[in-house]
Amino acid sequence: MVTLFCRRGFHSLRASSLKYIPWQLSQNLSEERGRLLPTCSSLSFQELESHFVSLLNDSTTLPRLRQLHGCIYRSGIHHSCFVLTKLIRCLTSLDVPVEPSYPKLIFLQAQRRNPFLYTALIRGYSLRGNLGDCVRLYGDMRRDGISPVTFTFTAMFKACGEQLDLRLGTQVHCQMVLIGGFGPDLYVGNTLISMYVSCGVLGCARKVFDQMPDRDLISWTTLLVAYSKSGDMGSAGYLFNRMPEKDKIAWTAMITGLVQNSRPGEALKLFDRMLASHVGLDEYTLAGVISACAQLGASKYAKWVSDIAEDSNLSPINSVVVGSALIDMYSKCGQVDEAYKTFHAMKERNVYTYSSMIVGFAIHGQPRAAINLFNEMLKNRSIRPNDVTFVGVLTACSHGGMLDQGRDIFSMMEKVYGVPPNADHYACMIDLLGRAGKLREALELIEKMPVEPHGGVWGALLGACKVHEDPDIAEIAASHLFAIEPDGIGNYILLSNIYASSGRWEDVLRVRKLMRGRKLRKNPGCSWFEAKKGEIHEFFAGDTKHPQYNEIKRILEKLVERLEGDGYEPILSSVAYDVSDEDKRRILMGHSEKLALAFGIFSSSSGSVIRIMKNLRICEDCHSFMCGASRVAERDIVVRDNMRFHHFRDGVCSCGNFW
DNA sequence: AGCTGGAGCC
Repeated sequence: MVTLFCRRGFHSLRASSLKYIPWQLSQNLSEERGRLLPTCSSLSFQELESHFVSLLNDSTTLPRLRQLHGCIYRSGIHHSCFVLTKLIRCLTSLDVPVEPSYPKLIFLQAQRRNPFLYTALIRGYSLRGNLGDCVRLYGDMRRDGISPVTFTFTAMFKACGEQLDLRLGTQVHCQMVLIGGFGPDLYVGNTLISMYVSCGVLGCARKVFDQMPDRDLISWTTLLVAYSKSGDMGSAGYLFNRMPEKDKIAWTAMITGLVQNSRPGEALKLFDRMLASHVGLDEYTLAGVISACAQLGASKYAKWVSDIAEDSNLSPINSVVVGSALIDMYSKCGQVDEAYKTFHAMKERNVYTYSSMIVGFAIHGQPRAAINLFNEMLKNRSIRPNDVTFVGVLTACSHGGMLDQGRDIFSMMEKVYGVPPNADHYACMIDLLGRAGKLREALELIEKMPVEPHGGVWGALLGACKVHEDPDIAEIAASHLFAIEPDGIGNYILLSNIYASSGRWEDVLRVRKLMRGRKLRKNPGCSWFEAKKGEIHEFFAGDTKHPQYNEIKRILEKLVERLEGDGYEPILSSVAYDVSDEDKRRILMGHSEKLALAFGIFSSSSGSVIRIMKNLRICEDCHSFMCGASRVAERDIVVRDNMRFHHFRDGVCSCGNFW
């Protein structure tokens, strides 16, 4: 490509040849002019067309395109649809903003219009999400008696998909079939599948897929992703197994789908098969695999996947995608220090990087660190916070009990940063208000919400009712929860616990009956402890089957003795059954995290951190037990429950008894 | 003739 005004050439000139610059400049300029605007007599019409098209192909800036536009006019080739089409295409695919009327002006200047010219402008509108003008122009085109080409339809379908206009999309689809000539060929078919998928009508997408005479990797993968996003892993797996060939995008899509549907174990197995099939991998693949490890939450996997990233030359240093995923994983594996090390080492950071780290600090009970990082991020003008960033910041406020700061940020997020609060943000606010004991205000906020409250919102209110023992508001929250998530076993248990702790035993029985009626069983409490070699020990509540149970029991009894000397008193209201105090004590001692703790104390070396994961929220008694144990046993204990991390050290917890 | 579509980290 010839560089205008010789900029590049200028830099490459040596000092000794400076005296030639004026000559070289003018020489290059006139050469350039000659190349841009050849005399008409020297070239045939076709030659002029291809001359300008090749110039346009090389032009990626607005000034350059404007200049070419002028040249096209002066050369007298402006009635060529071919050249004008190309010009419109170039203008509308630029990254920089172009005044919307400019491509239209060129369109109007054309003396003749063919389908390609129309289509170029339709595509321009479609790229800018301007569905209204797409439709108008499509109408003009039909009135002009010009038949659309396949690409006209793909442009229309793409715009309909992006604007979620299923009605119009279906109409155009019907017209396409009626006009005839265009069956669902490869490209049109794939675009149609995407359109129906983004409008959420998977059945239609599947129909198009089934009707297509030829399908390629993209057809299969689009549909596969759609099924996995809708939670239908059965259909996704069926497609995956029947794909005639698979590239790394297809493998990655399937792995990520499993992760998104909380099936991390299967995702890792599939990754093994992917490695064996030698299709290669990239940062997207690793992001999915890392996410699977984050869900498993075991440091064994964290180490394993970090090594793979290092071996593939995709370390956090040179991939912001891998780095951000690793930060999330480390913090979900309880290693927030390691997460920060990764964050610190990264060369490039984007909004995901910051958000992951902010969320990490938030769930590890370091709200100050989260807020500071948020402020640091705001200083970087090129990174704007998004909805997830605010989930992290608000979670930090709520875990830190920072009510006023939380309110400020919540009111700022839309006004200052243009991020409208969604149901998750409201859930954070409800949590924040709830912790501060402002249950009425929380309830009023829910009633004023502009978006539909989901289970998380009512769940946060119900959780707050547990902490502040308010069975009346709990009933309101629970009634909504039972409607939204009728199978959510935790809600019934929480409500019955709230009744239990205020001694309303008839109501407890009523809830239990409701649960039985809906055939719901209490999820057994379960905890894991990861031993030194990476093997995982699993403990269920009341479990006596562990091979070293006698040792566990001995350690627990010794621990209780020392704690009671320290003033520990079992919190009997944590037991939701109406049984004798003696039985309550027995049940509390059988809680799975206590068993895991006892096992951790005698099976790991004395200086190491004891990491425990638990499937349910940690109960009040276990929480106070862990606090005490961290002091008398002189061990750091980290417990991940289904909400967050608790770091126990020297008798206190990072959550400040706020959870 | 020109023209197009699929995966990701919180």
